[in-house]
Amino acid sequence: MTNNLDASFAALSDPTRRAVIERLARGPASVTELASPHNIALPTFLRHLKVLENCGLVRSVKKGRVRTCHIEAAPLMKIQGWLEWQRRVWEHRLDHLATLADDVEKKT
Amino acid sequence: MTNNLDASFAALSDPTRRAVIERLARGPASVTELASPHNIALPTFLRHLKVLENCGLVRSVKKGRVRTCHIEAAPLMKIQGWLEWQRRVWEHRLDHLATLADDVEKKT
DNA sequence: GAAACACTTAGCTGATACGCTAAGTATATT
DNA sequence: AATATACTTAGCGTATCAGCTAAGTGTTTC
Repeated sequence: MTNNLDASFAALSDPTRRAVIERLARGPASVTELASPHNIALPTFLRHLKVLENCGLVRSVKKGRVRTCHIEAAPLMKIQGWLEWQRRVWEHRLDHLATLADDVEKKT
Repeated sequence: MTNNLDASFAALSDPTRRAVIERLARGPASVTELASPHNIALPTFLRHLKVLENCGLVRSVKKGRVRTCHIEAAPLMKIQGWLEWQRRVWEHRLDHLATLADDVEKKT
């Protein structure tokens, strides 16, 4: 469980893995249940799931022979935080440019 | 320019590329300027830049021998949109509401 | 015109990613 | 006990990625 931006962004760059997150956002599910909409072999799917677990986006508990997975919000919020930060920096820059433009206008 | 979630998430999964975005959020810069803080060969850095351009996160114009790069907000907003969607779904889960109901019940 | 500068292309390397099949383990179910 | 279910591990093949060096192109400076 690394729980850093690198791993989280990488995990979400795959459509299958995003689909899993979209599904788990609605509630917990078993591995087979999660895999069923995807046309890939189970071992392949399981590795996607492991990628999601390794970056902390998904947690799971095994009870009997069924592993139940659920989403973990923290890494998503971390990504949101980074994006928000960039947006603010970017917007601040626009404000600054606007201010400069105003200054220029006033001086003319 | 694919401008899809796959490519954008993948682009942002690399720390060098995120650093470029962080720098460009503050304003345009040349290739050499962008590369200078990073301890990697220029061709290697240039490929990172190409990845960012290919997913639409960065645009650039060449004037004389200098290529000036600037950030493009749209792909970032697309990612924010997806995250926001997941957050909303997650917050409206039935079992989450049930948990809230339990909490309320316990408090009364 | 020569030299410096700012990329740019080509091509090599080792590591990682995503797909598969085959076979194994541990729990239910009958 | 035998079978079915639900993963799980091992291992293979192709493709892509991130790093490098060497060499090339086009522009500006001296």
